[in-house]
Amino acid sequence: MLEEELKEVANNCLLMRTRLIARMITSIYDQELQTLGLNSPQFSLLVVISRLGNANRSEISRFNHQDRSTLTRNIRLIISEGWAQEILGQMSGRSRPLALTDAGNKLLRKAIPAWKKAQVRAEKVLSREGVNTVKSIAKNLQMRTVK
Amino acid sequence: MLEEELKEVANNCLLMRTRLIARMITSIYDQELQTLGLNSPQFSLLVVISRLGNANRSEISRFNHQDRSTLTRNIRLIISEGWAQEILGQMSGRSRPLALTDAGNKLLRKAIPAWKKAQVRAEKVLSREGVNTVKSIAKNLQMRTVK
DNA sequence: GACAGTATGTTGCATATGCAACATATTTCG
DNA sequence: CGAAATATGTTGCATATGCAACATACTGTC
Repeated sequence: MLEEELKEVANNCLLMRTRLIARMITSIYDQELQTLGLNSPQFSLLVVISRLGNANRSEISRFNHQDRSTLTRNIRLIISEGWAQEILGQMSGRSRPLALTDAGNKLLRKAIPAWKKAQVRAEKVLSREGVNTVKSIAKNLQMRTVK
Repeated sequence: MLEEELKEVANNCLLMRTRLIARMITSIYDQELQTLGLNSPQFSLLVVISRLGNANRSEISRFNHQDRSTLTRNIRLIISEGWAQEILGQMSGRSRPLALTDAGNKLLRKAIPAWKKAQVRAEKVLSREGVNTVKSIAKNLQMRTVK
């Protein structure tokens, strides 16, 4: 019966639930980062640029499961804010490796206390079990695609 | 030491991980829904309008943990596609309750097979444990805010 | 009944996201 | 070598998302 199927969707849909959780968690980090003039996606991007080390846009897009064009634009903002730059010495082909600037590094370090506050709040929302599960799922996702 | 702290952020950040998972899952449902001319957020909204029954924008925004203005715009699209409408009889104050049109109901039912395919794929990505955890977290989140 | 507080909805602004199509550079192979 | 396949990056287009500020309507409370 179709009415039953609609109920099944509403009661079990993993799309609605994962997106709900992501919005909720994003808003927590947004709140804590607000005073730094940094939002959640921007903070995440700084972390990835820092940890991946001289990665280009394509590599970051694979790591993050994002479209390349999204990275083109988000990184444009990060560069225009002076938080990252292209490493001129290491370009090959069309690839343009990225690294944080001093200002970017400084901002990232300055943001760590806010991140910690947000992280604690997020852990409460997800519960101990949720934290472990989220980490384990993310680990699998990144294993599949990052060289 | 600060270098250590950066590593801790990269290795544990729940913001990056929940957003990564949401993007991944969203792309799965987007793929399966594509032929229906419907994307993931739009499908989710149809489901919510259907299940909440005559809810207004504010109520939906609370249920979904979204900004009211987001609902103003997303619902504008849903209405312009002819999938939902405002229930004229039940307005009070500024509140304008919503319901699916026949076309919206028809589309939603037609989308169920695609949803099922996507749901199976999502279950594989999240694993049995992940599915249960996601459902349990979402349940808690919605308990906190819905009347 | 008037005024403050609260609830609903919208608009302006900025950013985030993905797809399709394209430009460009490299690599592969016959 | 040269054409085809592959990789990187960008642009146009459409949608999603949230904040701040505003308009509007209801709800007390005195």
